[in-house]
Amino acid sequence: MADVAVSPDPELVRALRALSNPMRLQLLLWLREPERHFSPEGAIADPVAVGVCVSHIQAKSGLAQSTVSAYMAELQRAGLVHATRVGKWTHYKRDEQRIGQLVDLLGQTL
Amino acid sequence: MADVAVSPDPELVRALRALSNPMRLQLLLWLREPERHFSPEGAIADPVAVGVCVSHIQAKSGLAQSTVSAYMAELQRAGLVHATRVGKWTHYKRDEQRIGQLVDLLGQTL
DNA sequence: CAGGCATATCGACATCCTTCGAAACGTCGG
DNA sequence: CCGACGTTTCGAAGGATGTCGATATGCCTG
Repeated sequence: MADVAVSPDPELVRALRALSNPMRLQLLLWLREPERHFSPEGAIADPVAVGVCVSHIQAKSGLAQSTVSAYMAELQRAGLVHATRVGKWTHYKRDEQRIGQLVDLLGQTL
Repeated sequence: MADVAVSPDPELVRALRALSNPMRLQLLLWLREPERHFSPEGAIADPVAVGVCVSHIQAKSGLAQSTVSAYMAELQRAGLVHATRVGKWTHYKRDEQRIGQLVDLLGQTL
């Protein structure tokens, strides 16, 4: 009687997992308007075009630097952001297309 | 520099948390078409109108009865389902309106 | 009201998550 | 090539989650 297979899309589950942590969700939300949430002081690249570097996110969040690194990596594994390395700085930027797809998928699936 | 307040809607986070478990998500998905996933054999009430009782969900999922009970309670706390007791049977049914709202909210928030 | 069935709650245990500090890695300026 | 700085990876501690079996609670039937 018990269905063994089926189980929902693992991609969707991974995204939901990534978003289910309040701080991780917050990080993604801050990245929605980088110019609004991160001062352009010392920005090595255009925040809107390239993204925001880990140290700025770290300063804003107050988390340990290693934690921010791990959280951003998890958001990336979930496909919600992508990283661009510029010199020694890693810049994270939202993947709007993928985020939109995932919201659509959730809307259809749920 | 670190924003102390703001933090995203706790309602949304609770829903995301509830959905981030594959089995819990699966339970919610089965409830989308109760007549398709649960045989009407021994149904004490109309599955579409009233919902599906815990024992049927338990049989289908293969989880322990206590686990199903706890998971459904968590989905309810997240506002995704609501419970109706009919005699000794608790029937769970999706709250489609609330689910829709949450998807919208996620779409707007994200 | 006693027994039985559906459900909920409790207690336990292993695993995973959150978060940190420390150490390793990579890259740039001298 | 050395040192400084940004980032990632590692290791650890404490708490939360997943899941179970056992026990408690609620409700119907005889």
